[in-house]
Amino acid sequence: MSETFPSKAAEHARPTMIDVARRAGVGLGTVSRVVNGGHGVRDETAQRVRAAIDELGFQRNEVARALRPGKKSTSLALVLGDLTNPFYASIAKASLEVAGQSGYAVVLGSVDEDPEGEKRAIQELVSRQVAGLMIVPDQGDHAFLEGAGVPVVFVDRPATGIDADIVMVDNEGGGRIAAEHLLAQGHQRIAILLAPSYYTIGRRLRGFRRAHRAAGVDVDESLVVQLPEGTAEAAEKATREVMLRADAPTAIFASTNFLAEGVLRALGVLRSLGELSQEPAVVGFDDFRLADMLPTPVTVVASDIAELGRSAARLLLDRASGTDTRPPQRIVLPCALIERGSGERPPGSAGNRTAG
Amino acid sequence: MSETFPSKAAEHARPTMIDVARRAGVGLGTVSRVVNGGHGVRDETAQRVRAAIDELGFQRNEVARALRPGKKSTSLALVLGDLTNPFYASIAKASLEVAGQSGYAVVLGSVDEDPEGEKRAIQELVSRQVAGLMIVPDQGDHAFLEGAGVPVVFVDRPATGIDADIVMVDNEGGGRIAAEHLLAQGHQRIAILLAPSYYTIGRRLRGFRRAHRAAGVDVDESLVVQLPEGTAEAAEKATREVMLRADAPTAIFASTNFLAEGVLRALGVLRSLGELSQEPAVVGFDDFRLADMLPTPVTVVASDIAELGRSAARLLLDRASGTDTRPPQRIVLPCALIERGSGERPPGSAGNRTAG
DNA sequence: CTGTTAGCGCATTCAG
DNA sequence: CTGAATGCGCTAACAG
Repeated sequence: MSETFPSKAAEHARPTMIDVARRAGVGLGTVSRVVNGGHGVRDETAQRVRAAIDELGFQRNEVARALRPGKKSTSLALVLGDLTNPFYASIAKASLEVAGQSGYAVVLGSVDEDPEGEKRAIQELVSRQVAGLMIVPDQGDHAFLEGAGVPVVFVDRPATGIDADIVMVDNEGGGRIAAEHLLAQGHQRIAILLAPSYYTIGRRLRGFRRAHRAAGVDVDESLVVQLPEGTAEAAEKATREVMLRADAPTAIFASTNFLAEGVLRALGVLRSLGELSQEPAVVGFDDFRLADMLPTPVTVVASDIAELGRSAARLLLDRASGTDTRPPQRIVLPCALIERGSGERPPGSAGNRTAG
Repeated sequence: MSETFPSKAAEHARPTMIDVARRAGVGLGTVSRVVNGGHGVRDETAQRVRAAIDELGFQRNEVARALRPGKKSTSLALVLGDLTNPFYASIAKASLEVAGQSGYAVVLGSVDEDPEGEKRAIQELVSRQVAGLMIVPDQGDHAFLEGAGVPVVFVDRPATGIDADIVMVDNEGGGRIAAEHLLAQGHQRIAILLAPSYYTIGRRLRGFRRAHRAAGVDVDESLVVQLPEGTAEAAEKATREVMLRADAPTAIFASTNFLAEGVLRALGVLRSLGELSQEPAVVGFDDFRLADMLPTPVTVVASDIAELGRSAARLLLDRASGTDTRPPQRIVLPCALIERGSGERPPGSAGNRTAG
């Protein structure tokens, strides 16, 4: 006992349980017991320990705690693309809330655009011993997750190469609803803009086609526009091109929120140039802020994105705790149409292109 | 290509360095050396070790690694309010990118609305041994962070009770620019809508006042509207009230992106009701998506939000690594006006007229 | 009830 | 150059 106080542990080192134990004049185990609920400790002793904890400002080291085998860490990982997309931001926020309520933190892996980036990020996260992974998967194969020993929940779209829980929206139904809505108003030539072929987009297209078939209307394949990128810019360009055709569509279905923005941007430009021969109806997929405040409020097929995040987190938490041992689940959230105006324009709405 | 997680490996136990060592027929230390750069290991031995690592799909346990004294963990914490606000989402994304490039993960603490929630979240994060904290602070006292033993960088606004690095925008300058712009066009009665008194809002107001003083125009205190909440709804209500006054302002400065939305919403309603005696000029603070596509494109004072996040992460990384030992820094990013139309309306613009 | 002990997976001494 | 030994802070199992 050369030193009463551990000299080095003065300012920059956080106190440990041993410090607390010494301070309270008890053993290490007792401190641990008090910290973890205090069962089986005499009240008086517990008081002393708690006092020492307070005085020292002790805080349990979660990292060391998680090192014990069996004891899973209390953090989940969330892997997604662009937080700047309100769609992903909603998922992040919602899952964060649910996780937080159960005392879990959420680690966000940095995800580059490249396909390998996601894999690297995921492995990074796994090496951090997270208790589970929520992944909005990119297109690559995710078989490498099979033996990861960590529960995985995919969000928004399934991944190939692995059978895991998946929480998503009814993309096909949404695509169908959008097309049905337009067809019901007499539109026969409906363009559909597709972001690079993610799973979701394929399903939306399928619903789109199905509605056409049910209505006995043929889909003009030249109006099924596959974009090189899922950006507003790409959609803007494509819209300009398609609307300048002699046989321009009377309606446009934009398969994502960003694409809808691009469509509207293009229409605005054409309109201002007096080159819009007719005003097409527009329906977007996924709601977005200010959609109702644009010159023509935008009709969209929407779903409860926050619920997507919440469900994913809840499911993952149950898997991580071992509470839920069912086979992989498949949760599908419904879509609904929100009519605002842009999607209710009848075919042949007057444009402003000067004759000739 | 080797599988990272061999499917036949035990589901529940990830291989450890000891497994690798046994497999390669070497000692634990050797494996460690190979994993960490492989200096001072004979090439042949290193090969054997690497082979074993591949075969076993070994991945270093970051948690255990971080347990060693001195060795800080490789994760940063980010504490902020509402990821659903594009402003915060941008910060998150940008800081995430920078951190990721240095091999750091970012942990998001769940932050409730209540003031105590933030403190709890921060302590949670600290107990997880993060190497540093990025905090968009709430109003409470943050003195409790003094002895946390972790570097802290505040983002967007400083915190009271602690002197730490801070990265923010030039709020006062922004407020000044907005007011100057409106005053230059002859506006004399400019309303300013204020979200609950965060630091930033106070500075924006100060700049607003300063511009008035410089222009020799008195600020009508009844037009300085302190809102109970920072929501679009609150701004909408306040705008409705102020615009229905006999002495309605000829211009409105909305001090946040959400408030600008509320202002526009209110004006839209009043307009449609034929109750807008005159069309006020509107300037917002912080740019937002679709601002340029609204019926009247919105003029805003904007700054590089992503750079806010990047700077914060860079600074924190340098602090965490000990590279940067300067006294607390104060990084201030400039604001600039983006003229789009709503802010260029002269005083006395006729109301109740459909936008052309 | 309470103190002591043995690791968790890894980096780092210290010997050889 | 390499293997063995020592904790990091904590929990769980085992004595007293």
